Amino acid sequence: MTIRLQISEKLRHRIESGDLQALAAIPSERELAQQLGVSRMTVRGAIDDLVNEGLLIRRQGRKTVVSDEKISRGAGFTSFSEEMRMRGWQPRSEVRQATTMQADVAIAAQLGIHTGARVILIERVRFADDEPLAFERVYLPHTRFQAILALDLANASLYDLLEREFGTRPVYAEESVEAVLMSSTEAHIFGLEPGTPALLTRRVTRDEQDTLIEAATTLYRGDRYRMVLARHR
Amino acid sequence: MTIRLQISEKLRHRIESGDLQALAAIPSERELAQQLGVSRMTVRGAIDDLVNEGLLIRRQGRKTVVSDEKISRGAGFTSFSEEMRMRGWQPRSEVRQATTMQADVAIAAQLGIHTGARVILIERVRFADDEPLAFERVYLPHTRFQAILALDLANASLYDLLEREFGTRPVYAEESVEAVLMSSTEAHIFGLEPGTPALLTRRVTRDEQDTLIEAATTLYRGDRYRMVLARHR
DNA sequence: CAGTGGTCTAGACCACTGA
DNA sequence: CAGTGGTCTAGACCACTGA
Repeated sequence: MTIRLQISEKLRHRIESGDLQALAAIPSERELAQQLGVSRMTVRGAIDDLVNEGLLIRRQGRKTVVSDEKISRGAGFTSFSEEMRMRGWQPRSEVRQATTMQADVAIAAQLGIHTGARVILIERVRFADDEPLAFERVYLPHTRFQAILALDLANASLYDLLEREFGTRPVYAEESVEAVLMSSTEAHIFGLEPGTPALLTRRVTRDEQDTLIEAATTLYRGDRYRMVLARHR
Repeated sequence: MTIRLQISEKLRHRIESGDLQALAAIPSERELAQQLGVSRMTVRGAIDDLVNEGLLIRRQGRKTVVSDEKISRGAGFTSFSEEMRMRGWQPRSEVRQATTMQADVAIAAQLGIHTGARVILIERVRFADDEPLAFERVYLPHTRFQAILALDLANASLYDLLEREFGTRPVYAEESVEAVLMSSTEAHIFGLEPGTPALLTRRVTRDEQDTLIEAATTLYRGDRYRMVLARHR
């Protein structure tokens, strides 16, 4: 845990707890550095992180201020569970399958392993406020994450589990998004008619060491779900 | 122009020109600092920027290396024209409408102007390699961008025009993406059947002063187009 | 082991803001 | 004008990699 992270977490906590209200000024960088007994550059680093998250607004010559905008996290990384909570919906899952299998050519290529190598497949129907919203299929390398099959996958965010149980944090993903029509099998999951439009996302996720940890596809029903993104620069 | 920017541009140029090939190592931070007569922290900053862009890969203990991945710009900001060129397709447009109208409640809310205020509407069919790929509807505030109606909209990127002719640069957008079925009017544009799946994006764009400059919807045919995103953290 | 990137320090001078 | 954030310096020690 770096000093920079400690400071940004401390500030984040003060903001999220309401100690620092929206548009309130935080202490100046020099003040914080002196109070905390660290160098100003270190304080700046911590503040950089919060500015990038959209929690703080910085302008030259003025004091740095707590942002009053809601969330612009769309661009970043959220698990299904997190995203639903941010939208004010209650997330829940139903596990349809959690098993070990052999990687076919496509999965192997995505995960950067050999064809035929063992992978974990987790299929879940994701609910928001008790309505089925998405069908998710996740592949994980077996060697590293084997133990996950013993855990409770219904009531947890997969990313939380990866972090808590395996100490790995997803930090980068490449994702594609396309519009498709549901097959009858897919439609059945949601209690809809075949031919209902759906968003199909394919995602490959990496951890801090840039190691591939997950390949996933998610099918969101088009009549209830809209993806939200923030794009910069 | 900061030293940091000068250094990152210099490195970016060496990479894009092929002077530094994929997976080739760049000089160490200490070497660069000495060569350029600057401090190592400044060099690190420049490298940070390129790492964030995905051009360089950095790992503790090893040399920093040029990335071999194609493009991961998806997360950022690209005009339709840019995006198509990056994918190796030739972009082209057909202007269906370019006119002035009064903002209805929805448009006014999106652009942050009064209902009934004048707005510019530009409707274009966007082609890739002579195949119609998307149908785009863009609203601009009339007061600021009136002169755009006199320009050639068929052969230009709108963002290029905004930058060249009005000195305004789109830097932030909020976008939503959903799956829909084409109406018969929409399908007709693409020569497809009604009910073909499509990606519908809605976007609101701001410039460096955080001023709203554009509200746009784009309908991409689902059978040919897949959106690509890079998500961080 | 030498060399690398990761983090941090204690300063400096600058441009900008608002009183 | 004092105070702020923006940039930069010239070091230091650390953890990690690969020979």
